[in-house]
Amino acid sequence: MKTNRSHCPINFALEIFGDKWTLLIIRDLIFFKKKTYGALKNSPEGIATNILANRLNLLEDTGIITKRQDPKNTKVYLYELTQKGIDLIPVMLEMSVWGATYDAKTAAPPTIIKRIKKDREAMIKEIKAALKNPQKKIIK
Amino acid sequence: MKTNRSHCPINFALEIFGDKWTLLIIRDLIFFKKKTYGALKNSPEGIATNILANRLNLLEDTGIITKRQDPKNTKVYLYELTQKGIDLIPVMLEMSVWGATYDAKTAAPPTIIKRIKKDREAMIKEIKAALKNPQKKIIK
DNA sequence: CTGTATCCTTAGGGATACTG
DNA sequence: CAGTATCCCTAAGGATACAG
Repeated sequence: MKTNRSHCPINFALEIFGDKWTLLIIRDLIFFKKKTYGALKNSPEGIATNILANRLNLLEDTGIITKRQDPKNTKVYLYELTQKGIDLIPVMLEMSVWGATYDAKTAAPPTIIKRIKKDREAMIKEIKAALKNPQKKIIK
Repeated sequence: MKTNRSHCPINFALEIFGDKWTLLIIRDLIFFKKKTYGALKNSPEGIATNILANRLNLLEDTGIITKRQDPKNTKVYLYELTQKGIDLIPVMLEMSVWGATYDAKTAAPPTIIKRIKKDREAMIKEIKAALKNPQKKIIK
């Protein structure tokens, strides 16, 4: 695909994450607080290892995630969201609401969808706080 | 690609519009109020005719748009958003904000981005109203 | 004008094996 | 465990021509 097709902000976003896999990885980083290659590989959708490695590189290149060694285990790398990545939370929330609304078989917990609709800003804050707090879970 | 990879609402959404073109068409339907094949074809990104026709069919199949003859010109068809399509406005707005924030060369009018951030609900209402009112423009 | 159809090339992706 | 590499196939996409 051509890049820099236009300077529309929607197009800018699509050129970065307009595919079937990238946002699933970001979903796992945000909602399931996954940080390692192995954890990300175990998504329910079954991402292939080459695709996962490729997308992690692209996300690092575009400044959405960082990669560093786990201080406790030098063989493990930690992938973590930058501010640019954290700022995708609102996009993800709106997509969740839309998806949960129109997928009859959705697996999204209705309580979460209700809370997003009811107080979106509070939900964003809560998720950001959970990302910084290893104890807190967003989705069990 | 496999479909129904999971019942995650994010995945549900991605299986419908997780590509480089679909949301650009929806952008034009929402923000630029385009309704015809010809108007949609003239996007700044230069969509190919086969891709446009394919996506319009898929969007109709998934119930995001409807297609009907223009009562004034039987040779022209009008593509219009359903409620399911209109409900993508929040997703599009969040993507716009993110894209405009991180694309230094963004073409998004800063006034609009500010208004989205300031009062998102009001902006959604305004866009919905504009869609019903042929006179009103959202982006000039 | 609204699409289809075709041709061709590239990119995306699944499976699997393999390396440090 | 964290990737790379390979193979192979399909899907996506660009260009262009053409039909109703």
